[in-house]
Amino acid sequence: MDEFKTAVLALIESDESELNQLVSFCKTKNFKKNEVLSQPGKVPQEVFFIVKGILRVVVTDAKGVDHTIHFASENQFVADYSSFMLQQPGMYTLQALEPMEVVSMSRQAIDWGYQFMRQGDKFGRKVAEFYFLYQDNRVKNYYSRSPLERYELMETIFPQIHQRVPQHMIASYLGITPVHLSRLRKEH
Amino acid sequence: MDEFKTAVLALIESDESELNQLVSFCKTKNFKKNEVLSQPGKVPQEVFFIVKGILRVVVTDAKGVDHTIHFASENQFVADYSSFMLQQPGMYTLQALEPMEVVSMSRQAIDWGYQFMRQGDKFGRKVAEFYFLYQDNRVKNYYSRSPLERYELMETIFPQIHQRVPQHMIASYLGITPVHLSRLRKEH
DNA sequence: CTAAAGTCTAAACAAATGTTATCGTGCTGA
DNA sequence: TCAGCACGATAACATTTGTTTAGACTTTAG
Repeated sequence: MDEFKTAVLALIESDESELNQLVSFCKTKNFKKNEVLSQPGKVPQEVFFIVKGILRVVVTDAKGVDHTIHFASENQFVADYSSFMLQQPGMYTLQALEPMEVVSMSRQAIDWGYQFMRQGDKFGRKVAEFYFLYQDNRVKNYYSRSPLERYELMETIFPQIHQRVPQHMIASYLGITPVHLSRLRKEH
Repeated sequence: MDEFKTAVLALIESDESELNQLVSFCKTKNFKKNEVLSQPGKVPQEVFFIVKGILRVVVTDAKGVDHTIHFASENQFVADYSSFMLQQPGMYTLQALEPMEVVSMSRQAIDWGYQFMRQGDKFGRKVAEFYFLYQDNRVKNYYSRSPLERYELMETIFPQIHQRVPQHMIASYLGITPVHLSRLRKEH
């Protein structure tokens, strides 16, 4: 749990007593490669903090086709967060792409944090702001860069991504077909 | 300022004294149609709350082409928020599409709110969460819906948009050319 | 009131991207 | 260990989307 505590302290001020109480609502979980951490249809009851490993977030469209919309790895918080907030059935599949170790923050943990931690709301604000920055940057790049430029940016957004994730999932993230990405790479 | 106070109270609990202090850091501003509220290159120093009117957010790419990435109208908070948070030079142009009346929350106002309002961080969290929900939904729709479906969804995301905004800006928001949108509409 | 600018549609053509199929390679699980 | 499977490249072809140009109509500014 040390990495988890460190990540919390990077966002807000706290102390051992508060952190230990928070941790008492949390649980370490392990997943095998390809295992599913969260699936659509069920109301998500936890937010994950990744200690080790990498996962992808997938949305399945009306025709049953999967689209990779996000990657997350070490020291990041990740969840089907919209559905978690709204307490609605999930929309996304979270799938491990490597063996993973995560800290699961239950809804209880988060509610308790907002209510009783001195900077609970600030923690929520920081996490929400982080993801807003990520999404905003992504939207900006979508409008102002070509697919090839967006491909080349991926390494800066997700370090090591090319070493850890198959190319067809990157193509899916970019919104293009694997065949097309292969072509673009060839043409430089 | 009544609409502004109401909007704050819809997100957090406060009182007359707090709200009046917050408002003392704010200012009502008016803009004519096509006037610019915020431009790239300058560090944004304010967040706007829209009392009346509608605006668009524009990003200009390396070739000088404009892309409409967002619309905002009555009772919404809007800014070049990433740059505002990071205190970096802005990336977006905010342009009035109608005569507008807005409340300008200065950086002072927001810093003061985070520091001294009882639920200041919660306010920031709620605003960030709202925009996260919006962006997340948008990304999901981008991956799982066709341009035509996304066009048809716009009325639910931005009510009255078709009555208030020229079609070529909607095409730009959808990431397609005006000619192509016209074609899609024709084919039903 | 009127000229200029903005807006939408349309058509013909060009470019970008998707689809399907095949092949070679390396990994992997029974 | 080896048969199957996942992965990536490639080619041929199909479809979608962009570009350019033109014309009719509407709005706007002087």
